[in-house]
Amino acid sequence: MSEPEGIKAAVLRAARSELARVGPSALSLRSIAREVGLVPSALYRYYAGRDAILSALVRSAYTRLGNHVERADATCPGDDFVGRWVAVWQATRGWALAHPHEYALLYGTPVIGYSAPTDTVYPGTRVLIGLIRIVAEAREAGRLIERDRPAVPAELKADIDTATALLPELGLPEVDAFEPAVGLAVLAAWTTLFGCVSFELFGQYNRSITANAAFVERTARQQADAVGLS
Amino acid sequence: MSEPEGIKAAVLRAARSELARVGPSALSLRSIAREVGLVPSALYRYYAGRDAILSALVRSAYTRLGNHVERADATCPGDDFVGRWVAVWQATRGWALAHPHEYALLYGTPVIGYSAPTDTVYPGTRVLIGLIRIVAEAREAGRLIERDRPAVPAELKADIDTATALLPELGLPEVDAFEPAVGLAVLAAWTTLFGCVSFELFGQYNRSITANAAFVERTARQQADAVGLS
DNA sequence: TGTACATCAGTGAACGCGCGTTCACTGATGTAC
DNA sequence: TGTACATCAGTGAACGCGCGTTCACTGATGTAC
Repeated sequence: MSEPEGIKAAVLRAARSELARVGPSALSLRSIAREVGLVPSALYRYYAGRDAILSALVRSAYTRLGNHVERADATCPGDDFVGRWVAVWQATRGWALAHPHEYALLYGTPVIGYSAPTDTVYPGTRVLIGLIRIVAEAREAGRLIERDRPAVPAELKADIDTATALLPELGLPEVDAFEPAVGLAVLAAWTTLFGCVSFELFGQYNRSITANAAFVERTARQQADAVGLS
Repeated sequence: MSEPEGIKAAVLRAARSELARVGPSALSLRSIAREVGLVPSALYRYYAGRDAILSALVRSAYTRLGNHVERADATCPGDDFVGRWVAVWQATRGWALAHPHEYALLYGTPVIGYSAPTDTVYPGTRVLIGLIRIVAEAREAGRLIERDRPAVPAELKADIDTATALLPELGLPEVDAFEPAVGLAVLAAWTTLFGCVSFELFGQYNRSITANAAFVERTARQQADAVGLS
């Protein structure tokens, strides 16, 4: 408990618990210090300041969401691509419901005056990477259905090419270049996934959708179909 | 300028300009008073307090977004349903880019400790209403293509029935009940629209998509197709 | 085994700041006679 | 036309609060001789 690493972790745990209690906008270095049972200035021995704690919190939340989603994927039969896809959607929603304030920290309005350091970029893509991995493996297995799609304009094709080139450094070294239309469909699906979760969590469905789990599953399947998974 | 209505409006204008300058989390009654050139306590003559100003701001933003989107719809030929649909998507994105902090106030993380009053519910649905209107008119014109869709589970069917029953009080009195699958497709499309705009504005695309206008158009068309517009 | 010393985790006071809200007030304006 | 008065928009000081960060410090612990 008294070795530095233990305290650093305890501070982070306190930050997480304060975040869950008061939300991102009321999260302060002083409230964290209170929770961990230290005087505010003591935290400076472990973190450079408020922003450093916030960054650690963001990194930790992305990582835990990523782990949660990867575990859900791994519990499905490897060749049940649609099942895995749906599992990723449900796992994302489940984690968000269980940790609404952490979700808001990651996917809500960016905190003003704070910009995430570059080492949160990789953890921040892990759900997308999870979706891409499923599609890549489905293609490898010959289970990606060709679809008639509108031609991809040059500017979007360029975006997909650039993004595909980034994949190796994000942990998908063996993926061949996607057909641009497939890449776009995956990005659109990823967008829809977080759109669903954010709208549910932030209260936008108001009184229209109440069976959100069923809605997410249906939307996941619709998007799997649009991508061409089978 | 000295009649009460003029000052109320000036306060709201100042609140909007402060919001654009410092963002939602730094928006305070005092900063608004500074901007409008009054002492903080003077605002209490016009608004009950900070939350009342926030509510007026939310209502005004929803209304202006709604007007902007309706105008964009109205400039298209009435029977070009896909064109109108795409116009609504682009108009939503355009307004969000022009007023990012107001967009964040409406569609970002809810402000902690503040809950929007019920009279913001109607203005908050106007973009969705706009999408529904296009689909309803397309159906009326026989331009809604039937699609093979998975069966709708009972709980989602109930949600759609309830939501449809609410439409008359939201300004669409003449709409017949939608087929549940179509209603769900429209809600999914609406979700995707705001997912795209939020991801772009909140920086989630990072380096994957840069041609966002093209991406939104493509995604809009994909969703129009999923709904069955032609 | 006992003493002197260094380390360093954590303290506590202070800095200057901005916040929402209250309250007694001032002083210009307009009305009534 | 001139005076007395009421109205009420806006003032300014104060309330108690929490914030991030700094800095000189204390005092327990562990090491060296």
